[in-house]
Amino acid sequence: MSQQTSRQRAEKRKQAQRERILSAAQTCFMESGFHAASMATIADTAGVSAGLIYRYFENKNAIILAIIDRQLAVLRRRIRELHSTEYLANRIIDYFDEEEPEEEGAMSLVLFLEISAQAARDPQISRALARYDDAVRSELADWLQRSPEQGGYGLDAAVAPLRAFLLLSIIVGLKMHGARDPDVDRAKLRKELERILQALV
Amino acid sequence: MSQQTSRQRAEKRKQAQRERILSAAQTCFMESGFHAASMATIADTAGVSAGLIYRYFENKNAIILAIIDRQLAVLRRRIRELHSTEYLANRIIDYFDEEEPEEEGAMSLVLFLEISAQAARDPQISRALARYDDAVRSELADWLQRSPEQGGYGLDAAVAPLRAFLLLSIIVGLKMHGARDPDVDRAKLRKELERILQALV
Amino acid sequence: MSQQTSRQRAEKRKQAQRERILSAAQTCFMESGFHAASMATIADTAGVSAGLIYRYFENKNAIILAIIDRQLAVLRRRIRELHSTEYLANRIIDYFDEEEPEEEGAMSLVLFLEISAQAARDPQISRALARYDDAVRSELADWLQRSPEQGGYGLDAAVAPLRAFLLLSIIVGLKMHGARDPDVDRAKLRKELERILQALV
Amino acid sequence: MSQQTSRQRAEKRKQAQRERILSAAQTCFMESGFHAASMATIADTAGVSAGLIYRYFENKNAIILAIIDRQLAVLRRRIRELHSTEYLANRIIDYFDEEEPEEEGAMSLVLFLEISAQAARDPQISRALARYDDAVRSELADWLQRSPEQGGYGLDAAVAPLRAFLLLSIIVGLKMHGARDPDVDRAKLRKELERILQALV
DNA sequence: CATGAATGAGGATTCATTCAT
DNA sequence: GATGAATGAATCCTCATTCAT
Repeated sequence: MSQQTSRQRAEKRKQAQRERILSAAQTCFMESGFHAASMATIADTAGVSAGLIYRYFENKNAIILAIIDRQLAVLRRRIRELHSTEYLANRIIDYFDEEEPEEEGAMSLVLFLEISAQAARDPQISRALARYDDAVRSELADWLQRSPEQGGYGLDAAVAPLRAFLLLSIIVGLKMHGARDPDVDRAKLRKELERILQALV
Repeated sequence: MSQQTSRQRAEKRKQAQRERILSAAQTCFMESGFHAASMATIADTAGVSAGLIYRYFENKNAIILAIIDRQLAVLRRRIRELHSTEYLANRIIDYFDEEEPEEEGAMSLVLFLEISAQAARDPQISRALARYDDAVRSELADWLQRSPEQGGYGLDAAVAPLRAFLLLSIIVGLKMHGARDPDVDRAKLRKELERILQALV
Repeated sequence: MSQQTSRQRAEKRKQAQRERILSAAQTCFMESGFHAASMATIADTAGVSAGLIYRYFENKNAIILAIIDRQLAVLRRRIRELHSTEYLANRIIDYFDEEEPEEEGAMSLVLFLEISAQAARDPQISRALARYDDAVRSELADWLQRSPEQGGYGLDAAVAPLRAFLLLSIIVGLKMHGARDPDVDRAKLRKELERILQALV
Repeated sequence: MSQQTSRQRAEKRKQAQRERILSAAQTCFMESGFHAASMATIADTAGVSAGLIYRYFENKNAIILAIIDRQLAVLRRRIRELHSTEYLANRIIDYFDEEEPEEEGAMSLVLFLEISAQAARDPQISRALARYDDAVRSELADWLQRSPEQGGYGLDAAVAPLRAFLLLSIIVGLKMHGARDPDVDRAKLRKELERILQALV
C-alpha cells in the first residue's frame, strides 16, 4: 500500500510538472506567439531545464497542440455558459470585455488568433479547430431548439443551426474586433446587442 | 530634361521593385506566416537576390509593417465598398465567401489573423491596427447617418457609431468564423443576415 | 556461514546484472554503433533503470571497453577452434559464412569494425586490440610449428609467425570482404581456399 | 565574355570551397569518426563558418556520403593500379604498408572501417559499398582473364571471379590486419605472399 | 544597382550523467 | 540497491543580415 501511494504521488507530480510546463508555454505563446517563443524561454518560465520538457512532450509541436486543445476546451466551456436568455447579451459583453488572462485555464484572444492563423497552414490544427467548432455549434443549436421551459428559445430545427452559426460569428467578431477599442459605452452596447439578438433568437 | 526623365524612370523602377518584393513577401507570409517565411524565400519568390531586399527595406520587420499597411488599406477599401443598402447582406456574404486570394492587393484572412495576433504584442502594429479601425468605423458611422436619399440609413448620431461598431464586428466574425466551415446554405444565410441587419440599420 | 552465503549470492547477482547490462549494450552497439547507442536504450534493453548502469560501470566508455574485451576474447576463442588441418578451409568458410549473431558471447563483424575503427583513435583500445592480436598470432604460430602427430603442420620456426600473420589476414579479409556479397559458390570457394592454404601450411 | 569569365571564376571558387569542406570533413572523420566529428569542428578545420557548410551540402549525412564516394573511388583506383604481374606482391605490400594519409584524395583505413561499420546499418551506404565492390571485383576478374601478352594471367572464366574475390579478400585482410602490427619483415612477407599469389593467379 | 557568399547568433533536440527518494 | 526525474552541455541546423565583387 505504501508503494501504491508512492506511485500515486509520482503520478501526481508528473501531472503537476506537465501543467507547469503547459502553463509556462501558454504564457510564452501569448507573449511571443507559437513560433517566436523558444523552448529555452518556456523552460525558464517553467523553472525547469530545457531538456526536461522533452520528458513530458515529444517536441514543441506537441506542446502547441496541447495548448490548443486546452484553449479550445476553455472556449467551448465559455460558450456553454452563455445558455441563459435574459443574460445572453450581458454575458457576451462580459466575455468580450474580459482582460487578457494571465492565469492558466482561461481563454486568450491572442492564442485564439494564433491558433486560427496556424490552422490555415497546419491541417492537424485545422482539424482540431473544425472539430471544436462543430461541437460548439451543435451545442448552441441544441440549446436554441429547446423549449423556453427548458431554458431554450424553441427555435425551429430548420433555422437553429444557421442561427447558431450567426450567433457564434457575432460572439467571435465582438471578441476579435472589440478587443481593440474598449472605450465603447457598455450599457448602450448591451441594448444594441439585445436588439440584434432578438432578431436571432 | 533627359536627366530628369531618367531620374523619374529610376524612381519608377524603384517603386516597381518595391512592389515586387512586397508582393512576394505577401505570398510568403500568407503561406508560412510572418515568422516562418524566410528572407531567402521571399527573395526567391520576388526573383531578386537576398541582399537586394535590404536596399528597399531596412529589415524584415519593415517588410512586415509595409505589408500590414497595405493589407489594412485593402481591408478599408473593401469595407467602403459595402456602402449600398440593398446589397449589404449580399456583399457581406460575398466577402466572407471569398477564396483566399493569391493576387496581390487583396485582403487575406490569414494575414489579418497574423496581423491581429502580432498586434497584441507589438505596440507599433497595435497602433496601426487601431488607427485603421477608427477610420473604418467612422466612415461606416458617417454613412449610416447619411439620409436615405444620399444612400445612407438616416441613423441618429447617438447610435450610429455603436451600430457601426457592431456591423464591423459581425463582418469580422463572419469572415473569421465562417472561413472554417463553408458548407452553409448561402441563400438562407443571406435571409438571416438581412433580419439581423434590419435590427441594426 | 549464512552471511557468507548471502554475500556470495549478492556477488553472483551482481555479476548477473553486469552481464545483463553488457549483453544489452552489445545488442545496442551492434544495432546502432558505439556512439549512436544511448544509455537510455541500453537501460531499456537490459530492463533496468538508466541510473543503475552507473553502479556497474563508471561510464559509457567503460561499457564499450568491457564489450571490446569480451568480443576480443570471443574472437580469440573462435580462431583457436580452427586448429585442425583437414577442416581448416571448411572452418574458415563456415566462419566467414556465419550470420551476424544476435546471441551474446558471439563475435559480431559490425562490432569488430566498430572496434577497429575506434582503435585507430583511442590508444587504450588500440593497445587492447594489439594485445589480442599478438596472442592470437603466437597461438597460431605455435600450432603451425607443432608436429603433424601433435595436430600441427611442422612448420619451421623461421616462417611460422609470418604464415600465422598471413593466415589471420586471410581470415579477417574473408570475413570483412565476404560479408558483403554472400552469393559466392561455397564449394568452389573451399577448393580455392585449400589451394591457397597449401601454399601457407 | 568578361561575364562568362566571372561566372566561371565563381564556379571554380564554389568547387574549391566544396573541396575545402570535404577535405576538412575527411580529416575530422578520420580523427573522430562520422558521428563524433561535429559540424562545428569541420567548419573550424575548413576555416569557414558552420552555416556556410549548408550552402554546399544539404546536411551532415550528405557530407558523409560524399566522403564515402570519394574514398571508394580512391580505393578502386588503387586496386586498379595493382595490374602488373611481377610487382603484384610488392604492390600489395606497399599498399598495406602505407601510412594513414593526411592528404586528401588518399584512401584511409580508418575511413574504410568507419564506412564498413556504417554500411551494416545504413542501407544507402551499404548499396554504395556493394556497387563499388562489384565494380572492383569484375575489374580484377577481367584482368585475371586477359592473356599474359595483354598483361593478364589467362585465367579461365570459370575460376577468375572467385580468384578475384579471394585476391581482394587477401588485400583487404592484409590492410586491415596488418595495419595494426607493422614490425613484420617486409622482404620475407613478400616472399610468402608471392607463394600464395602463385596459388591464386 | 545587384549578387550571393559568408557570418554567427539562436533554436530545437538529444543524451551522458547525477542525485533525491 | 534501484529508480527515473532532472540537468545542461553539445549537436545539427536555420536564417536575418552584411559586404566584397
